[in-house]
Amino acid sequence: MTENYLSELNDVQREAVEQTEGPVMIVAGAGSGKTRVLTYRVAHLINKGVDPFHILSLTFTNKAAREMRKRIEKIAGSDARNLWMGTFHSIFARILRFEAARINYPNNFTIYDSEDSKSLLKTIIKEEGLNPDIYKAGTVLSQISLAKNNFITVAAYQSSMEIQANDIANGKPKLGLLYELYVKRCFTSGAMDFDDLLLKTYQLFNDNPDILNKYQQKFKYIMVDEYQDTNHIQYLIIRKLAAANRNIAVVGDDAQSIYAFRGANIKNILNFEKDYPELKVFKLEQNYRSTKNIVEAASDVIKKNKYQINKQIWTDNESGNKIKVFKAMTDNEEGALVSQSIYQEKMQAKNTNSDFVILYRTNYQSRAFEESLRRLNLPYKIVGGVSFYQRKEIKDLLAYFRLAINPRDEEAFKRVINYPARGIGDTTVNKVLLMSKQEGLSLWDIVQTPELFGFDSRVRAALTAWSEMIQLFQKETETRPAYDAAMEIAKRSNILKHLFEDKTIEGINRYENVQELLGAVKEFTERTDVEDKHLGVFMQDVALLTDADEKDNDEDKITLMTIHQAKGLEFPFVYIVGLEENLFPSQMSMQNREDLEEERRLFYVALTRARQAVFLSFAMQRFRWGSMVHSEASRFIDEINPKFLDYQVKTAKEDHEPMVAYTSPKPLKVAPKPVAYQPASDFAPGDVSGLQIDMKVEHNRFGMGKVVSVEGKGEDKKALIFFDGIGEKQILIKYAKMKILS
DNA sequence: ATCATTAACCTTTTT
DNA sequence: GGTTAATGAT
Repeated sequence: MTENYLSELNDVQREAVEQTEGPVMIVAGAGSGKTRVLTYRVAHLINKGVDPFHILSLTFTNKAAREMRKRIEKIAGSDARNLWMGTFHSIFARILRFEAARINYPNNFTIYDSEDSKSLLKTIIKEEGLNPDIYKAGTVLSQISLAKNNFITVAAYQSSMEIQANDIANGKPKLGLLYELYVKRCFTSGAMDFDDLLLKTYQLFNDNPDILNKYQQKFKYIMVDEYQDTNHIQYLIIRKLAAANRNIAVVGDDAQSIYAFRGANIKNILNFEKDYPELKVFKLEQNYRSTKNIVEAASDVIKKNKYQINKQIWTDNESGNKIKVFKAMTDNEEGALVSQSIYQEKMQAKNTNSDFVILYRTNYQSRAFEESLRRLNLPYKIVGGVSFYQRKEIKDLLAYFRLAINPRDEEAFKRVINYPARGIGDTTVNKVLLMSKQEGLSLWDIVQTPELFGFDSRVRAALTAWSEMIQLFQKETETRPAYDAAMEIAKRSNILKHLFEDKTIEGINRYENVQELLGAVKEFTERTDVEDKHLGVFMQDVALLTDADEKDNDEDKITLMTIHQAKGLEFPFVYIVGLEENLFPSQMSMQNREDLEEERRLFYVALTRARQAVFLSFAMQRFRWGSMVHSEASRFIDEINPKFLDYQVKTAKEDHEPMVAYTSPKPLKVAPKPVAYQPASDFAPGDVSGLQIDMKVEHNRFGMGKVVSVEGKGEDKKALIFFDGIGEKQILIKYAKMKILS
């Protein structure tokens, strides 16, 4: 146990740690040692004799919770394991499962991710015969989400004249109905979406004073990190939980609020002062992370914002270098400039790859950097994009797991009722959907007794076989350890065999990913710190995992990610790229002041990730929506005093030859995308009308190949070609971009 | 019912 | 430009 941890803190930090009683607000500027204060504060509570079971600490990501728990354990010992620490969603999912009976839900309820929610809405919109161009599933979902996060129930939504008038004015009078149907369908499916985890927790506490009292007694001390990013319903829940003991500490920085688009409410900070007049406020204003130049440039930027809490961030660190600004002609040149700069910085000062991060506004920008980094043999990893658990093949197998746990799960049902194909087609599924709607039963209920609903005998047999299989899976899941059940499901459902038979590169990847998932289940089954090793327990958290939570294998790589994902992290060298009007700030944000200020805070977050040096870049032209678009430098660059900037004039040398051979190690979690073939720059498709067996060809995407067979005539002439490293491909000669080599 | 071809969407950020 | 969902042919 570290005895003198208090001596590692400055005066304000220590006061914030020692003020354990009563309401506390810690305004923590970027790099001001916020995490240290939080962890020490919890450790301090434990050392003072508070039972960890009585401490609730809410974080923004599961990863942050894991890391904080580890640090606390170092100071306060293994008792830290008993802390209630996690995201709002994961903690409240846990409580909801425990208290499920009180809200008429099964405790094994499914958690729908956004894809499930969208798919359900699509089904409902279709069933109601509404125009899907007016009622887009994604838009409707965000409307419903907004309502839930502001504690507007279906009844409240439908009876509000204001909302109704607004919906009619927007040409979407049926939104209230869709909201109602969506909620009902989730209920019959035994499912909750992300927002329900918050909304239903609040309702649970609101409607059941005994339960509220129980959790108020349980959570004697409450702490909330990233408070600036909480929304209204989260605020309501915290206020209720803290009402009895009033030991509530929130930590945040209004200047780093970047999730207003998702309903985060900056007013929560102002409300906080009103709710707790005895509030003690601590301002952490000393930055320990960045150089003077960076701190001052960042404050140049943020002071352009109108709405903020008054504070003065300063640092004792040295001045450091000026911020280099790269101007590129195209997005590809931007990639080359940035990669070459990283290469130089790395060589000059013996920095490691993991000292560097490239931050962008949108995920699609990663492409140019991937290519140029590959060219220089610089290893990199991309955080974000499609998460492992979002992949199709993973979701398919998970759908079987979900059904084994909760067979009423409509989205899982629709996903795999006919995958792998077993003769239950769209017609049958639509009929089941219709029946379920007419009878108010779940899809599963219908399939249980197909004879009551007039299916003909062949379909009936298929449905019965299917439902018997799921029942078997249910039994397996209840009686056997997670891995055994999972393996049995993967085999019996035919998923494994089906994927194994696909020998294309993508198919092999899919098979490997599924094996990876089974490996994760195995790992879970072998854990010593969990008692209940049933598949249901493994599945409880899966829907709440995100890409940011995936284990980082500490390989030495350059990181590429969006600025949002960089929140809370720090790197010695930070490249902020794509600083162009309409991209950063995003074109969606230019309409009103609030949105633009959020973009500016985002830029502030990006700048303050850096310890040693910041680099900015922009391109005059960029590929967007399939064509070149002209762009101009972002206003954000102009908002930094030029005395902190160092404009670079050089252009990128194309085709920089790699100096060291580098072979990418196989990533642990996510299989690599098949690398597209890059034809020589002078590649031009030739005349292939005379294509014959055994000829060698070069294809613009598949590379070198040999013709296996040719069939058909004229327009329909097709060739079967074996491509190196890819395998056989059926090519329609009319469309193919390739040439004959010999 | 299944495969192959075409149309549509995308590009704001995510628990 | 690239992927995925919807449509049409066998």
